[in-house]
Amino acid sequence: MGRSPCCAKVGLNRGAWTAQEDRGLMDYIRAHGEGGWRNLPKKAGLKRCGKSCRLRWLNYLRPDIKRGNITADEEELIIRLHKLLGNRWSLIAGRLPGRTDNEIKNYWNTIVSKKVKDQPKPSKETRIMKPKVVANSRPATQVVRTKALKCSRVLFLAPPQARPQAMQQQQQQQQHHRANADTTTQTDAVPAAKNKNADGKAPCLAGSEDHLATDFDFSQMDLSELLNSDLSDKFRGFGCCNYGSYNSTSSASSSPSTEQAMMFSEEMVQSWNLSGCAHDQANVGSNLQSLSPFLDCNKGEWLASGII
DNA sequence: AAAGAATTCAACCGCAATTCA
DNA sequence: CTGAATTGCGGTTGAATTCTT
Repeated sequence: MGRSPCCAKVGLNRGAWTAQEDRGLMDYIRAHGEGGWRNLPKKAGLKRCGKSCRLRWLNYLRPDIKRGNITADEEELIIRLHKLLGNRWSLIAGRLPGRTDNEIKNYWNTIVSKKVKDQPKPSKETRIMKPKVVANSRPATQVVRTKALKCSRVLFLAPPQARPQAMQQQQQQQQHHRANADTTTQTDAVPAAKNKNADGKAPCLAGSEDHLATDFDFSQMDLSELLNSDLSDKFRGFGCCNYGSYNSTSSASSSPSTEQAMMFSEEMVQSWNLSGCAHDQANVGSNLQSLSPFLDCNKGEWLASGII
């Protein structure tokens, strides 16, 4: 049994595309626009699978594709983004106008990874000092998962030492809540109690907006709710987040996609770290590098914690 | 010049996420 | 709400090209 194939492969062309096929595909898309890949080949008179048409268009025929070698600047950006995002090629490609995920993936696998491998290991003296990892954070070696994960919620946590009062309050609240769990219903939790974890558990922390404003300590906010709220202003007050740059690089959507969520995380991290909270390295690259120990992704949630 | 090795990159594949009926 | 259809993504393959001997 198993999943049925995306199309009947019998009688379809495979392998390299001919100029005639390219023309047919381009003409059709110019006339009817992108999408409907499954039925496109039949309508366009192509003996190709829809998936193959989509790939050909996205990676080769699109008019906005940039041809030519990857520049040194682009390479530097790819390396930096890869350090931050791992093998999320489409995300990386999104930051390189005109470049495709396939191109960047190939470039990485052939050129960059080789360069990185061939680089001599830095000596103790020249090795970049990473910031001290806060308590409860993951080991520094486990930085960013290479496999893209669903990311629908964002979790911020200030390091424990930065919020002793809030910690106490939360612990008391949690104890109180546990004690009353069987008989009472929680009504004062903000963000709304509807914000449950993917596994159905209620948020482990709760707080009012005042609490957020004073302590920068909240959790389990639904991303769409977060983006549409006025919390961005509160963040700006702390120099930690810049939704403006997020919005300018992402298409508007009421329900942020995984990609948008990831971009959000990236923007957040950049703005956060560049705001000079903890480090004074001169460039973005080393800032991101210094931040990497504080990034982790677990069970579809991003955890960003560090020195604020 | 020829053969084999190495490299490049377009295309394919399977799976997961998202959308639709 | 559910299952099917569709789309998108990252890993992998292999033909074409380039390099080395």
